[in-house]
Amino acid sequence: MSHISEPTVRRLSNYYRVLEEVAAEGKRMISSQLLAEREGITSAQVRKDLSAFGSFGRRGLGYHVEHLRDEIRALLGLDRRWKACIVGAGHIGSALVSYRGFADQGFDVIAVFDADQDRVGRTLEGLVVRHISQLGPKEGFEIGVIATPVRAAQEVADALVAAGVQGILNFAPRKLKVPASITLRTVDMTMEFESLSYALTHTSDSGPRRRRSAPRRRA
Amino acid sequence: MSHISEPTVRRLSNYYRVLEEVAAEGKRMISSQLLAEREGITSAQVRKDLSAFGSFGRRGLGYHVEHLRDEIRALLGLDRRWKACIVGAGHIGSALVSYRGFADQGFDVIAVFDADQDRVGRTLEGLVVRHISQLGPKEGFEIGVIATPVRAAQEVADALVAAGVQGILNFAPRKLKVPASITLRTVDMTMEFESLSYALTHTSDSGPRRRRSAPRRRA
DNA sequence: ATCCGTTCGTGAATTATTTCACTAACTGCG
DNA sequence: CGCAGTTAGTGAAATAATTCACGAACGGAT
Repeated sequence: MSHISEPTVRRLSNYYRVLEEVAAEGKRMISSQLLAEREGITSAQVRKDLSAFGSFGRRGLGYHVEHLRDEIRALLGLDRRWKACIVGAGHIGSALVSYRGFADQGFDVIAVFDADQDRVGRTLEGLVVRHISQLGPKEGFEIGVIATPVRAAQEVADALVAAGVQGILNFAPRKLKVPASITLRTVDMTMEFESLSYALTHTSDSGPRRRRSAPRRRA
Repeated sequence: MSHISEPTVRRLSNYYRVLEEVAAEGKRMISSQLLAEREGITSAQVRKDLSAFGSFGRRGLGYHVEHLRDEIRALLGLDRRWKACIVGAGHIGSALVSYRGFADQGFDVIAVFDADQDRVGRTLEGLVVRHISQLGPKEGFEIGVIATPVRAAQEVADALVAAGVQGILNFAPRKLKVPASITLRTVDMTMEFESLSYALTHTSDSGPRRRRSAPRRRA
């Protein structure tokens, strides 16, 4: 388990979800082959990923579904809960507060902040929106979620770091600067839109429209 | 421009945003070095990415900010508009309808569907939520956005394909099966949560808690 | 006009990731 | 028990992505 690559962790996440489904279907064992088919990858990839953490399967039989699921849950750190706050009570922030997936994965949202006085005082899912100036280290937030407009994102990140969070989940489409000791993950929808736009532009029947750009000479 | 890798396209997206900022700051030229610093990558990476599409810079000077921005905009297919519909008028769907980023990147949301009769008929940003059964090929949707619970996602994907969309943007945390001719991009928040959880678990002061799993012998 | 400092574009080298292909472990059957 | 069929685990090979490092092009100073 020397070093685990980011792609491996992401796939672990996928395996976990497949295993939950398969467990719900009542299957006891699953082979790397079947697991791989559900994900559209190769069985060797599955075995390689899992073997980076230990030896969870049995030759000739496959993996015990519930056992592997629990192992991965532990590996991902999903067997504990995290105290989280959300900054930004706009559309995305509101959606996140209500999002069940958060709680399901062990994130307890215990506060919501916003800079806009019009939003402060409103209630979201039983939480009163508080002014951003109240964000501090007192409440022991472990994770901060940034759901603000992009222009405020860096400032909020700094405030979260000052408040002592260990990790930040950023929904603003911008690379943020945080100390190396803080873990940052960015969910960049914009990038996905653009990646989709690129793919559509370059695979559609009309074909890629290569615009020749004349070599620029002086102004 | 033989083949462009997915990571390259994603970085292109980032460069585009940096260039918009830099243009707003009034700078005329930017070097690969400066562009790279903003993204936290190497200058060689920037040059390599861009050179896959053409020769946009000038030696000794760098890249002309507005020119490069416009080139990338065209490369990403952002110089046209796409007719999109959103399926799912819950928290995430509602947030997406209101999300300015969509319109900014050229996605015109012209319809919202939902399976829940309680939501049908409501108005979101001037659009009346319609029943999913009305989703069909008549309106010429080019892109479909899935913002439903995970259990409905595959069914909705099939319906979108039947309605003739070319691309699907999926916010449900599951791998979907679509024909090879359809482009699919998934924004998987759950995976990002879990990746964050993994990182926090394995970098925190307490260190990785390696749970030894005894080799499983027969039941 | 020549030199100097800068910076792009790019083949080569390096590093990372995935896939191959083989061995070992296991079940079940005769 | 021994054999046939299956499947995990894994070093080696192949592929992909990143970084290095150098030649060429450019503006500006002397």
